[in-house]
Amino acid sequence: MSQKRKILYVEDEPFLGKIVKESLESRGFLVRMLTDGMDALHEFRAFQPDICVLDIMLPTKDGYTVGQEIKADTPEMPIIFLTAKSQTEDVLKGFQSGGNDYMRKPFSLEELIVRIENLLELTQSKSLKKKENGGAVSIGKYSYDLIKYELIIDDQIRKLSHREAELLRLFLENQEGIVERKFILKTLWGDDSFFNSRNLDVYITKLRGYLKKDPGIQIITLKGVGYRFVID
Amino acid sequence: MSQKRKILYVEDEPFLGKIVKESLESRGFLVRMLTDGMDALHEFRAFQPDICVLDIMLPTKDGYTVGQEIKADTPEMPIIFLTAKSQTEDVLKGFQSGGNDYMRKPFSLEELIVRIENLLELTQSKSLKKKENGGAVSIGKYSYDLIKYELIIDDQIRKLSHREAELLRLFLENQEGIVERKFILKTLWGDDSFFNSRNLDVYITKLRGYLKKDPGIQIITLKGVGYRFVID
DNA sequence: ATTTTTGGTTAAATAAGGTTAAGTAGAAGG
DNA sequence: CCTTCTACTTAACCTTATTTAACCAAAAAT
Repeated sequence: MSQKRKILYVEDEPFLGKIVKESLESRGFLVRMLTDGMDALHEFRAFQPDICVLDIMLPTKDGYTVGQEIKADTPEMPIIFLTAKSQTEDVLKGFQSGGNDYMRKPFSLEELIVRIENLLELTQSKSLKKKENGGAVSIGKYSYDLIKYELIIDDQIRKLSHREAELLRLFLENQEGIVERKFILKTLWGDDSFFNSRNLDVYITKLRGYLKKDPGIQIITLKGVGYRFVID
Repeated sequence: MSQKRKILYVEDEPFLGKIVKESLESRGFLVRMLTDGMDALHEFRAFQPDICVLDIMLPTKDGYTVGQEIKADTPEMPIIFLTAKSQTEDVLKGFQSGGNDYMRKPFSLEELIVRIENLLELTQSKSLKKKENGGAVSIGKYSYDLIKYELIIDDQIRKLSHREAELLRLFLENQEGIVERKFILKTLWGDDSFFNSRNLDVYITKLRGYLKKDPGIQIITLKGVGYRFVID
């Protein structure tokens, strides 16, 4: 898949924000920009970015806090902090808050881009493994063919339906991370009406059933929020 | 793993080198320092470090070249460049040469250390991280998995709900510190209305119940202010 | 000292989701 | 055109998490 890499960018200075957004886009990234940290976590879950670039000084909720929330949600998510604060303590706080890089303003756009590429490179290499051997992924003790929708364990093959496969793929793309109910409903059913919502419950039960031969695989419910797919 | 992490450090300024080496060692790293890039590759192979810190300006062979050689040998090896050159092109060249971070002199020792830790964290293979403790922290006599929301004591596992887990995480992030009631309410419930406030009381009682097997763990009420989470 | 506020505790009510089974629509095959 | 199969949807009933409520205890405030 040659899909664009997605960047969640939170920046309250509209002028700077526009420039940065545009030059990232000109480099082939898909950028979602927010000017406020308040709804960042929700946008993060809905947008499913590959990397986050966060300004520290934000109107209602500061970048450190946003970073912490994102890391609590999806620990492997790479985060770059961007700020005018240049004291060492600020940098340390950035890393403590789960940041993986910290750039001082004013920064060079080129440098930001190579640092983004570098971080993506460092973090992607692990999770990219799945797309290698002809669509086959390992899920705990299972092996799963992303193209043929075949879930295999102990020479037993179960063919998944399209819906089941779509749901499983969402979880695989977001291992260890929170997948919001709303996001699943919008992605798979187009809207989040009551009936579709109950529908999702049914498919969750199905997947749990298919995957129960490996107790290390869990679909954890976060009531009112969504699910978390975990493999020991 | 209780073995020391190894750093290969190439620096031609002896004075600076000594200071950096000593403070890295005081942080538990095993440091091999070279003053010349000439035999760096050979030393790299012999020493088998976990990370390399390279100065750019070296007498016979510059840091970029050393970095390239090391990457050619071991592509996943994390490399930090360290230099007085602060032009954007120099930084870009550093990343092009296979660097994963680039620090401008003069730099803060603390910052160097957190950047080293960060890179080691990022490059450690996922499978290895899992076996260590993957998302688990210790809370007094308990062990707690921040991702699976599992609180474990004496082989007894208690799965926390999302709300319970969020509240506990707030306390863990602010150990010894005061967590304001208002802050908790705003973070977990979005606002601090009367009903949500009573709700929080209920969850505090729950957490206290779950954690009472270790009397050293206390959630101390600061009436009118908030709570303080302490572990003896 | 007693009234008011704030939080602790327990239980009941409600909402969210889990499970199972029955219903429905569309494709495949006759 | 009608059956049959299948994936998907709707429905019914059950379980659990979260919210609301009621009643208490301990500080603060009067």
